[in-house]
Order: sequence, then C-alpha cells, then structure tokens
Amino acid sequence: MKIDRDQIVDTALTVLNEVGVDGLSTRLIAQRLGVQQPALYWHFKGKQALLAAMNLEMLKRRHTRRTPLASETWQDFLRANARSFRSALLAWRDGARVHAGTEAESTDLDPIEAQLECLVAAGFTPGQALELQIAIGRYVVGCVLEEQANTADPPGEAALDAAAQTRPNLAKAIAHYRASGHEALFEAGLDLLIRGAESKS
Amino acid sequence: MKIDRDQIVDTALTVLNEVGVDGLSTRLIAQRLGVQQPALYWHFKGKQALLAAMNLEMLKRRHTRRTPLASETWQDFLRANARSFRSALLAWRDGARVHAGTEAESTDLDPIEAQLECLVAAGFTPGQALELQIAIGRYVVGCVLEEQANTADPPGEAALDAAAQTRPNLAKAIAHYRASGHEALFEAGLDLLIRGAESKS
DNA sequence: GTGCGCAGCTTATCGTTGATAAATAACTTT
DNA sequence: AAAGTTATTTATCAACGATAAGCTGCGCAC
Repeated sequence: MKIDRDQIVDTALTVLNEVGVDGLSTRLIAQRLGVQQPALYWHFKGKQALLAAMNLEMLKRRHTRRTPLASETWQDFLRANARSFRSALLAWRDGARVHAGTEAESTDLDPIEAQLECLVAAGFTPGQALELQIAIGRYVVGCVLEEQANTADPPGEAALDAAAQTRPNLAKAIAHYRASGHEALFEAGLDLLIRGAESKS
Repeated sequence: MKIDRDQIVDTALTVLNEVGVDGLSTRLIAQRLGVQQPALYWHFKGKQALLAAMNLEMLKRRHTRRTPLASETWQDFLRANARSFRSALLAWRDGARVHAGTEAESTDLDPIEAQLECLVAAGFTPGQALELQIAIGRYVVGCVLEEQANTADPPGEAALDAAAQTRPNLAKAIAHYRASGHEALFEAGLDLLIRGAESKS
C-alpha cells in the first residue's frame, strides 16, 4: 500500500485523539495505515518532524481567524484570534502539548503583517503590537496546557473544601471558580490583556 | 549505600540541569547516586512521581515571593510574585516543561489566602482575585515554556529579514523584538495583565 | 521488450527506556 | 537466635524510536 505525508499526518491526528500524545507511537500510527513502522521514516526524518507537521495541520484546520476583518475593531480581532487559536489547540487531545513541543516554523508572514497593521492603525508602535500578540499567544498556550492537563479527578477536592472553611476569601474564590468553566476563566484573562492594551493605546 | 527521597530529588535536579528533561533517565539518576536503577522505585511510585517531587522542590527553593508584604501595593506584589515564579522555572533546564507535566498538588493554602486577601482589600471580589492569579500563572508558564524552547539557532533568520523587507510593520517589530530580550518581553505582557486588572478595580 | 534506476516499502535488529518480580542483605525487634 | 521490616540488587520484560539492508514494482532510455 502506498501512502503520502498528508495521509500520515491525518491518521496521526486521529490516533492522537484516541490515545493522547503519550500513547502516540510510530508503530500504532503505522498499523492504522496498514504499513510497517519504519515506512514512516521514509516520509519524515523522525518523530519530532511528524509532530511538527501535525502541529501545522492542527492549526491549519482550526485556527481560521488569522487575519483582521475590515469591519472589526482591534479588540474584537484580538479576541477572535485568541479564541481561534485556543479552539484549535483544544480540538485535539493534548493539542497544547503537541504545539508547545514543536518548533515555530512560521511560513506565512502576510497574516502577521496584517495583524500588526491593524494594531498600528490603532496607535500602537509595531514593537508594542508584536509584544501584545506574543503575550496573548503565550497566555493561550499556558491556558490550554492546563485545561488539557485533566486527570480523572481533582485530587483532594473534599480536603480543599475543608481547608477553605477557615479561609473566607479562598472559600468564595473556589465557589466562583467551580461555577465558571474553563472558557469563562480563559475569557477573564484575555479581557485583562486587552484592557491592559487599551490603557496603552 | 543508603539514600532517601530528598537526595534523589536533589540529584535528579542536578542531572536535569546537565542533560535536560529528555535526557533525564532513571538509570542516569541512579548512577549518580551510586545505586542501581530499580532502587528509585522503592522511594517513588514511578518517574512521574519523581518529576512531581522535583517540581515541588524547584518551586520551594526559588519561588520565594509567595506572600504579599505589608508595605506593598497589590500591583507590586503581583509583579514580584510573577517574577519569582518565572525565575524559579528558569532556574532549571526545561523547568517549565517539568512544571507543566506534573499535577498541581498544592499543599499550603495559607499563602493563597493571603494573596486573595491582598487583592480583595484592593476592591476585587475573591472570584476576580483568583481569576487574576490564575491568568498570570498561566501566562508565566506559557512564557517560560517558549523561552526555554531554545534550540541552537532561530531557523531562517536571514529569510525572516528578507521577508520583512516588503512588510514595513513586521520589519520594525522584528527590530524591536531583537533589541529587547526575553525579560523585557515578559514584563510587557505582565504589565498588560496588571493594567487590565487596574481598569477593573 | 529488455534492463536500469529510483521511489517506497519490508524485514531484521539495535540500544534505551520505564517498570516489575524475586532474591538478598542489613538492621530491629522480640 | 529467630522473625520481620527496610532497602537494595539482580534479572528480566515489553515497548519505544531509530537505522541498515534488502526487496518490489513502476517509469523511462535505448
């Protein structure tokens, strides 16, 4: 049977969703492709290169809001961009770990230029604009990394409640935390970053 | 030779600094301790447990600014706290990857209560205060993760410059980026988060 | 159409890794 | 001195990423 790079990446992403990045072995991927394990090494230099290609494909499929719309404020664009990036990482199991473990290798610079232009038009210097984009990007990765670090149960949930009884602020904070989900928490931090940027513009 | 948990963790951290997390094998750690590899499994359930203990020790040694000072504004405390966390992760090779790969397991809740109290006194709700702390924490992890993801050379630096020639904003942004180091970039994002919080208080 | 050459796979195998089981040594308790 | 606990060793496992060498089938020159 004959395979190509795209098939491998596609299958690898499917397998990733089933077993997670720790269970993602070259043998398992090869098995799904109906091929022996060393066959993959014809198409990719090593597993790291495959993971990089997977990362690229993940973003290519789901991270769609790369360019600001004409009708959009810079705040709306930054939000849409960050949400798009986050949802791309969330769309695959251990997506953030895959992303964080691979090199940048940004090929297409036109979207970046457009993003910067949008912010420069709003009064930021190009340097500030890049800082802002990088800060948001790192925040998103940090967020999804923790969101996806889910084990079965939060350890010692009862113990946490007990400890919170003598700590009034913690008790209220935990109640608030439990009521709002991951997304609300993400949005809260994103809002901080954008409001901070507003105060500089 | 007889060893205990603390010795293992201490040696493991030393080895971590020498070979990085990818080269950190149980055999290498055991060799440094003058012991056979399975001996480690008496003290730790598995490698994951050892990494968790290493993470705890990393933070214990270097993340010293956990509690707000009486004389401090909440902004100054948040900054000091974030810098302390960052420098703790930076102090060991692949520190952020070790941290991100381990469970939370927060034992001591008193510092957290004190942090929340400091922010509540400034006018935040306990929920907002926790959101703020979490956002900063995730931002720090995202930052250090990328800072430590350094391979030898940035790929295609010349190609980047060439591509930037037709993109004026990108050219200026890159110049600014290269002039300022990792720390300045970190501080810029941290500043955004705190200014954003100020606008809510 | 015959033979050359390369793309693309298979088979075989390597060294390393995390982990477990069982045997053993040393030290304590009774 | 016997029994038990603690902490290690020896032996061994299955799984992993990776490489080397061999086999197969297609396309093209002549």
